[in-house]
Amino acid sequence: MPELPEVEVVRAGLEPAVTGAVIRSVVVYDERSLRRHAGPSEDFVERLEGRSILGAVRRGKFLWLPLSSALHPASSSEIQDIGRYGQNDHPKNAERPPNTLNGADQTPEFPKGGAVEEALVVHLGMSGQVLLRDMERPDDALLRIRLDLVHPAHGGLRVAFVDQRIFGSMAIDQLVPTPDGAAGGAGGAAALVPARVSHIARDPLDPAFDDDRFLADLRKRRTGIKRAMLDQDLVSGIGNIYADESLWAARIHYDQQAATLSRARATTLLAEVRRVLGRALAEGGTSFDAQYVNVNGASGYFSRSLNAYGRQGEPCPRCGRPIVRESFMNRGSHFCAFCQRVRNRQTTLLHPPS
DNA sequence: CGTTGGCCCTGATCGC
DNA sequence: TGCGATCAGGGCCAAC
Repeated sequence: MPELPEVEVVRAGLEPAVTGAVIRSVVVYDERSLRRHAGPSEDFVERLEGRSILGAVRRGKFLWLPLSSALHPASSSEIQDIGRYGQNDHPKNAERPPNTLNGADQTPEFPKGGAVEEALVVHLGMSGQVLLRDMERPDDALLRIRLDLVHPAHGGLRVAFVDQRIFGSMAIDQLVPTPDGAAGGAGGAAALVPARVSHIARDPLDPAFDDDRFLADLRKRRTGIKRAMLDQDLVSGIGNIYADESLWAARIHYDQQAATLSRARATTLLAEVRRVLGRALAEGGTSFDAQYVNVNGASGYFSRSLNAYGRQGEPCPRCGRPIVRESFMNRGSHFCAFCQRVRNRQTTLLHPPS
């Protein structure tokens, strides 16, 4: 299942390929993949065609591609780029009248001092993949959305959104300023974030992640630590695999009440989260269930390094006792019942040895 | 308002 | 061989 490391591998693979490319045509094969898009597929298609992609940015598990201005290319160089590949092929680009993007929307699209900026927001859900394909290649099975691009330097390119379980989605969304003024996410310098992603907390690998605020918010939670870790409003990017892995590394039981964790143990947990995410990122993401692949369709290798997730019945790498799997929050929790025990009492030493 | 449970969704796999 | 049951779980939202 794609979590932060997997989505980052996708982002990093996408960025050099699609930045500067023009979206020539869009095909939506399954409307359900537009679950998060406010409008029908025709709206999605019309608003994308003719625009260029300005980059690839990620926060947590959300990925977005900032787009050039809706009605005209953002710069003369973009006009030249489009012209190089035949502007006549894009009648919509020239004929689309202004101020009709959202029907009766009277808001000026390009006010002086700052256009309404938009991005193509992608979430992979459980089984989503973003694949870069040759134009000639036959469509992948389970293809839901296809974007055909032309890049000024690399030529034609196809972005295939493939998703078995359709929990993932694509959507066009407005970019809004970040409250803290820092960059919206990894891969982009602009202090902007899609409106529907703005409630998502920064992820632990984000330079602007606020450790003290996280630790303080954790103490206010009246719920188990794993549920808190999976709450993307508290900290983003962590899913079931890396939650189990970092809890194992920090020797914390998944249902330990978040507020009862000492600051030291919570700090350790955050450090282990970063270590686990960082290692997975270095190894190219997890291929545990073969659902995850990078933009070229290749799997990562992190599954070789899992200590707890999916290892029920196998020995704990630390103490040798069997890893247990329990159902929790409609998902599996894998842990060592010996190394990871609920410790609801503070274990402060009242009389430390002298 | 913070927390929680349920739902969405289908290919792969398993057991009979 | 065939077929139904089971499994995977991130995000979202209604309900408590």
